[in-house]
Amino acid sequence: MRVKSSGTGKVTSSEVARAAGVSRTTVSFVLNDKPGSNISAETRARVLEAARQLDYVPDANARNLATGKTRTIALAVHKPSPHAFADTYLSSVLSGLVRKAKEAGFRIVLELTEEDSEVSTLAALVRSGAVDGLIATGWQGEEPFEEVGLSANDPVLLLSEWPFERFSNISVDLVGAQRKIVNAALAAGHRQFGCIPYVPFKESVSEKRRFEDFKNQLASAGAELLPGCVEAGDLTVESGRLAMRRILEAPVRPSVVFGMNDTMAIGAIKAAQGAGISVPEDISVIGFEGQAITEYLDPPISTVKIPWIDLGEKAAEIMLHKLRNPEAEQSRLSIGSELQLRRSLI
Amino acid sequence: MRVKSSGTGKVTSSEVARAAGVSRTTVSFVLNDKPGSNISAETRARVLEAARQLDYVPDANARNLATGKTRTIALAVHKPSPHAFADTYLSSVLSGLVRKAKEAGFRIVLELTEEDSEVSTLAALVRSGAVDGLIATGWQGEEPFEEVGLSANDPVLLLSEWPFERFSNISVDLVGAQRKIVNAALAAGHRQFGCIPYVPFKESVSEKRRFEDFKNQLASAGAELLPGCVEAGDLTVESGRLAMRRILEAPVRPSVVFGMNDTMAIGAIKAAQGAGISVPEDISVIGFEGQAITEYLDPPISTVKIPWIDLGEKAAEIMLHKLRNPEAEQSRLSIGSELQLRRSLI
DNA sequence: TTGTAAGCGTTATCAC
DNA sequence: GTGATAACGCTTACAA
Repeated sequence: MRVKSSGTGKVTSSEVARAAGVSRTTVSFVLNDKPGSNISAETRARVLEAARQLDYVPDANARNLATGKTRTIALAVHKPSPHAFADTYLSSVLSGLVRKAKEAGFRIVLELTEEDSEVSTLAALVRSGAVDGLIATGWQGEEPFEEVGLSANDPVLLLSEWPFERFSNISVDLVGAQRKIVNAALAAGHRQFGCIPYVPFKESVSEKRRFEDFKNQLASAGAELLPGCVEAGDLTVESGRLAMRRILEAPVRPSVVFGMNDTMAIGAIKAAQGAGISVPEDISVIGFEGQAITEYLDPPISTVKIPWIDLGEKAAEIMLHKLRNPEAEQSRLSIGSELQLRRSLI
Repeated sequence: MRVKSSGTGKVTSSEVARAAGVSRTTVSFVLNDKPGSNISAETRARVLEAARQLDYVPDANARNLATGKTRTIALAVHKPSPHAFADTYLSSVLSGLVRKAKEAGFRIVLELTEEDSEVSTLAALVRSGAVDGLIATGWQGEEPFEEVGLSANDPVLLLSEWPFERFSNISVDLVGAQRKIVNAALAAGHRQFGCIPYVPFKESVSEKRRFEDFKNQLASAGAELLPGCVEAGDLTVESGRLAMRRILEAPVRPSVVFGMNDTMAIGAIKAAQGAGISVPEDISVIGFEGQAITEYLDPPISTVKIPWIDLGEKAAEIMLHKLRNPEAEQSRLSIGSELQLRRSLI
């Protein structure tokens, strides 16, 4: 029962209580504006004044332990490190997410993972109570989460590329978005395609999915992916440039090249121009993602815009809802995309 | 002394201890690989096995409370919200920071502030023990931090635009960087300048500082900032475009326009081209910041590259060092920049 | 309206 | 080598 009076240490609520001549309970009630507790205005003022005078700051960890909450949400990004920030999507998603979370008094902590095995780190994050909720992106299925014992009842939201069955998730229909832009090329009369996929397009479930769908789409439209015209890149402009150079050496030159992200499409255009081939007169180029900059290049790039900011906002909303209603149903949302036709495609 | 056996609740270290037939202390020692504690291999194995079987995950908040540490560092970005993510600098800094922090087992939490008064939130973050350290960027002086009672002894690192006196800080010499690019324009023979500053260039200490220095630099080189040729923008391409349009209506057309960030410089170029004025033949444009994309525009933009990723890494290193050596001296570091001359300037 | 006391789940200090 | 036991600082029934 001894009340510790730390010499140099932090001010605790006990000290505030003593200074105000009340109990710790009262201090807690006043400082947290506890509803339903009728504290006299006079007492309340005394507590507030004491807290101010002592420059009291409640200990966050003690509070977290006592309440079992942290008002923190983790955004876990799963991606081979060097590429994690190469695209604009992360900062856009963060932008929407952080703002919405802040409005609700929540904080965002960023967690980067590279290995699939690190999913256990994410589970621990939730289980240990380090965060109240987890928003994970970049995974190619929900199985890894189930294997580490997480379930739909846990405060987990997956941002995925197609609807997931069991966990709450927001899916961005990348395949559908891709179809739009490819379709635009087909509609423009193109039948001979080249393509710059993202390097792991043969291993990664989602990249493979996009690539296969692309091939199918071409096939059913009577178009073809020319031999020697599939050259992968690592999402950077430079890799797009190199890929395009190789494509231009193929026996037959494609009439259009699909850069599977905008950044590589930019490189592709530069490579063509560098080789004296004009875009779109000699060859068309289409991109993917809708980065703002695509509009300002020469030529402006045709692409599909993925509303990343919107995604971030929605993610925050769904997670916050989930935290407030732990018993709520699994929620699913699908996010659309917007075709942006510009001069790089004719 | 009662050992609680929660029905459905979390597994605690007590339960692990009971299952392994040891005390909680032993469990703690084993799980934390406590050095200097001689646990028999046999006991150790039993504990580990029990923990595994029960799927035990230590409670993060309890641990934080007991140790007084969280292994978390806050990155606080102070900026009017809409612009916080408009530039690439945030994701670049984050990129370097997160990676380095992760290597050391630290996590990054993102904190956005808009009002100067929110500095008290940041102080509370440190004081409350919610984070071990604070890296703050976007502030125009150290006074706000002192006013809320923080001092150089606290685990605070400020990323600033000029060396600070009292807090540890990493400064990026934006003024010096700017001089480099402006100097390049002067060296190219330009004497009649236009300029697109960031909107708060009359209020914000740092923006004003850059703007004034720019004017002085011109003056001492016998160059002039033409009347009607200073039009502010909000960092976006579109604002740069609008600003340039107004500049082109000025009585005398400048021979070079300085976009005080790359994004606005891009807009400026588009506006000129849209008005049938070619860059750089009719008018030169120079940018600032060194975004990767500047290299791929038409014409490629002359700019100065600020090594944001490097900054993030250095920030992590300094903060980690500070956390390991709380008594260490204030550390100061200044980060340079790299002139990138390209076709937009002749 | 205010106070007492029981947690919350660790880690850390000492005895044994 | 291992085990009690006391912090850590707060929240919150429940009692008064």
